[in-house]
Amino acid sequence: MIRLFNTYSRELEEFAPLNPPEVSMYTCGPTVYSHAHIGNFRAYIFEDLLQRHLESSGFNVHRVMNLTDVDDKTIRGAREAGVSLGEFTAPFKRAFFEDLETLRIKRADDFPAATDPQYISRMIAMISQLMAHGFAYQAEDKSIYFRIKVFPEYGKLAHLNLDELRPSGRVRSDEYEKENIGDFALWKAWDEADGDVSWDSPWGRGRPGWHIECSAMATALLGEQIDIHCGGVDNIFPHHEAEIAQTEGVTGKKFVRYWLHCAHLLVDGQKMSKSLGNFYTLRDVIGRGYTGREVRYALLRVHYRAPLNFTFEGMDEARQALTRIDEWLARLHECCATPPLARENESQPARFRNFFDALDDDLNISGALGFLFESIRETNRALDAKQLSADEARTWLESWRRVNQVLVLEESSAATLSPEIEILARQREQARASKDFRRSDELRNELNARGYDVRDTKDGQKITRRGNAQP
RNA sequence: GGCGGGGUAGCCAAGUGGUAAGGUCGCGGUCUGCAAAACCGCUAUUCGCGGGUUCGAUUCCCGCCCCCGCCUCCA
Repeated sequence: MIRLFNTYSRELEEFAPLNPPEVSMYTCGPTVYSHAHIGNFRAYIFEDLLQRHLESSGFNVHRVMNLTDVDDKTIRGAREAGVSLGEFTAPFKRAFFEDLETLRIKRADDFPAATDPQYISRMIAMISQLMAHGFAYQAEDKSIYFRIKVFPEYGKLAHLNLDELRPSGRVRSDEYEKENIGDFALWKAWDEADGDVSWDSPWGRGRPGWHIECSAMATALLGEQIDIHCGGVDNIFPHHEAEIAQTEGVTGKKFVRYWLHCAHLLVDGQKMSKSLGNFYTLRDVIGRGYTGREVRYALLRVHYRAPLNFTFEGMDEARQALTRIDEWLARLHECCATPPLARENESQPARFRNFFDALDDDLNISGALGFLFESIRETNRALDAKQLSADEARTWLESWRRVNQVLVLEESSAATLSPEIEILARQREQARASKDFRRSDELRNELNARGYDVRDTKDGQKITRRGNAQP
């Protein structure tokens, strides 16, 4: 039984999709005005973990992630770059997909973009219905706003008392045209700053508000009711609140059954911000010599509802922990390669049950990893004592494959050594054969300096590439 | 001010009404030509603070402190 914390109820709830084993899942994606930062990816990795765990539990997940390719920032960026909106966002979309690949995040089934004509027309259709039902109105500035006072549920997800809302500095001064300060834009009338970015609508030229795109794309691709909707905690209000109001205003049905929100990533204990100089894109971290799977581990290992403090010390810890897994797998593979010594036990005990049980409990990844590392120590102990049979090793590896389908942390391939490294390795073998330890140690230092670990075993030296090794 | 999420060893982090998983770092040991890896041992009498309930609380209740976030388009 999988239990998930639903933001709506603020309680752990047993997960039961509407039409099992199908699960519909909508995840708020990036705004493609720059490279996504590691805080964004923390959320996407959490969603990836959720999807993969659900799939490993027998569900078929249909996941949608939207790309916001029209908003104030993309329009401004395009104007400043002197290119069309599409030309401006295209490279960031491409980069985003590359980053997903780097982090081994499973691609969603659909990545709808807000500017896709079919979704623009769907947004317009939804807004028309909201207008017809009295949920929306056109203000003096020609923009269309959602009238929150006719939707009593508004504020329930965030548990906000709307009468007590404090105007913050982010309220635009020109919004006095709205009936209520909390009313949000469904359709923004064109203004000069928008340049040539506009679409025709029954209310005049303009562009969609941010919130409506998710309502339109989610219902288009997943239906009027979806099982899971994820995002960062900062999306709870107003974005997800607005999505509920718009969608339910149109359909009259409960929009989302489980709302899951990921806590923020902090950097050095503070919110990431460009002015503090602690703002990192994935590319920045990769540029410091870390691999995608190291970043994946670092962002994955903390429970999604707890704040995660990103540090490079944490990256090094991730590297070490992964090396431990790599070494363990290498030993198991080696153990399999040896012929069976005795009659093998035919029973294949299920391993890692506790790992999956922990994930069932609202994705308790820390607990799950704890069980994984306990298993690693136990098997290593048995390997040291030569008490692990080849068959048992195979069972562990098979069980690991299931675990790795969720974690996706296995080293992708045993990278072949470059000719240069190969030569150093051979020279060192020769030095050792002639007991020239001085030369042997020099060569080891040389290999270490190039990012390779050298170990001498009874079967000869073993050379492994560290995460930060130069290819 | 309102609404959330956190405060557990140097760092990261599980967890339970019955006496603290795991990772990482550090130290000692086994192994090794020396290392490395692996294993063994050590490293929180204590879980933000103060009360209360209880035979017993880190875990439940009350109050307080600190950190982070949201409060109208930031994952």
